[in-house]
Amino acid sequence: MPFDRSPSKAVTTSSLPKLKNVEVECSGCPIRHRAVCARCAPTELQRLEEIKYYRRYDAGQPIAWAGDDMGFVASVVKGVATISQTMADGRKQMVGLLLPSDFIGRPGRASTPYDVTAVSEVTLCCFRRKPFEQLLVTTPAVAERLLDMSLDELDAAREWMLVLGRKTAREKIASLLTIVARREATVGLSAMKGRIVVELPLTREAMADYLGLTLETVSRQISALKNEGILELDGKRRIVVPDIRLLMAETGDDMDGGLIA
Amino acid sequence: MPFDRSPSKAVTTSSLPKLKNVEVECSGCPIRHRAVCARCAPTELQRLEEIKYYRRYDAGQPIAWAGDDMGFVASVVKGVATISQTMADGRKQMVGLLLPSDFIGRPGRASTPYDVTAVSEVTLCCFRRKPFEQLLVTTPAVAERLLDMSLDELDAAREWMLVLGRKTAREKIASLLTIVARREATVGLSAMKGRIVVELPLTREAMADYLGLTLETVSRQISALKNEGILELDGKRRIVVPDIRLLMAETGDDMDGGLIA
DNA sequence: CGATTCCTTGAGACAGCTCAATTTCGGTGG
DNA sequence: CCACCGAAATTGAGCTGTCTCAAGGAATCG
Repeated sequence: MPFDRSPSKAVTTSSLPKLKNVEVECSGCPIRHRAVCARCAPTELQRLEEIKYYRRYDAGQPIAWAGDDMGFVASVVKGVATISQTMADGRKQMVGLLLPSDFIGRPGRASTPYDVTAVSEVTLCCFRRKPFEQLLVTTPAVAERLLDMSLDELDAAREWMLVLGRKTAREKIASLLTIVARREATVGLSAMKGRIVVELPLTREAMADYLGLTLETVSRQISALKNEGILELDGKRRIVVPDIRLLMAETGDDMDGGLIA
Repeated sequence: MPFDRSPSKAVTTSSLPKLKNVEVECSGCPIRHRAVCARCAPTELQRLEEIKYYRRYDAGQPIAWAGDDMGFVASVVKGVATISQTMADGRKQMVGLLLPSDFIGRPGRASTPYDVTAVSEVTLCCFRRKPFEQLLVTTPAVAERLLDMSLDELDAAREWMLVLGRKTAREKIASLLTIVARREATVGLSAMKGRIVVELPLTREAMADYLGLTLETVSRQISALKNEGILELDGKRRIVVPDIRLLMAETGDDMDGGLIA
């Protein structure tokens, strides 16, 4: 899921005159076919076109704090953001990872119960909440797509509950990396069999917050997997998986259904 | 294997020749105002009335296994069911608790990825999947309500991720009991201030599977809370909460926003 | 090239797990 | 109604995986 860092991968986070080019017409939008607007007919897109607007966030910048009135809902066009909850004493749990095409906000409710944070540079396609709610009524295609996306997210959340509740630290790390590696492979940059290079946008601490671990445990487990040859590190944020089957064997999952084709 | 507490047991929940009487007209349905049909106009209810049918499950009986083609979707009318996932080696994680008015099944997808099990005697109000999907298109009131309920479940799942990932055993137990107690109180049987009697249909093992703990740890934590006067046990399955604020103080949550009114 | 941030590694502590009795509850049959 | 039985719950004792605290070591950025 994570890393997008699409365009040219260039030199880390620099080299970005792009940003302006993201603001395109819906018809040419990179997430046109996956986002909440995916099922809209051209005439419906027209209406969206009229009320949408873009917002940009730098890496590390908050998009919303828990309790905030967001005033808008949005689709992630570009970049990675996290949804997290923090307890009074500082314990933190990530509860969602927002990738391009994912939806932010809840129609019918003004304030988010979660913190939303840009992890990399993020571009959102926003709609003011009220008009969007109106849209849900007048445009069934949007409502249907939103229901489907919400149910997908619910499934993802439930899968993560198994990871959090029942897996060992080692299995948790393997599960996270498998998901990222598989996504990376699906997007097509690497074959499912060969070496997969995972550009991981999360710090050890963010991974720990995702997995319900401490950053030290994350570090130790990654080191262990490295020493066993299951993965290789290339700098701090790049992980190479020589054979994803070896990694998948460490997730504790059933495994048979796996392997994309 | 969970518990029986089956049909007659008489006394306790008695005074209702029930079961047969559950099969009523929608207008007199106990979950009329909370279920997926909540926002239907009388004429729309009419249509539901025509295609609904009831199913009953005994305590402990499976409603669906992971991978099954369910063929129907349903509302829980009465009783408690669980949604769970099991790993190859037997580790199990509950990912949802289905109480009256909750919805089972996913429109647009034939097979569940989860095991669904009746924990107490359960009555479902069912709709065959295809007609229901049709209904979603023709009856916006149902689609809207379903979206809202799904988003509520997503919130609940995310809240549970925090519980699973970051809370201590004691906090986990307190969180579970608070949720059940609050729901019990909301339904109106007890005031939010006074003693709340929680009829808990879950075995220690089921609670453990919910919380990502072992049954021994669950037992120990409940004993500890009992010894501190935060809760009282009345038999095996009934828990009395003298002051829910004391219990809520043990959840680790912020607490201020709490207390219904 | 210096500073900061992030990562790694170590040593000891402890929450929750495992294994193992024992007790209690709730239903059943005498 | 009471004694008995099995399932579930409790409790104990020791073990272990993960956390905590702490000290370096690398990578990235200005």
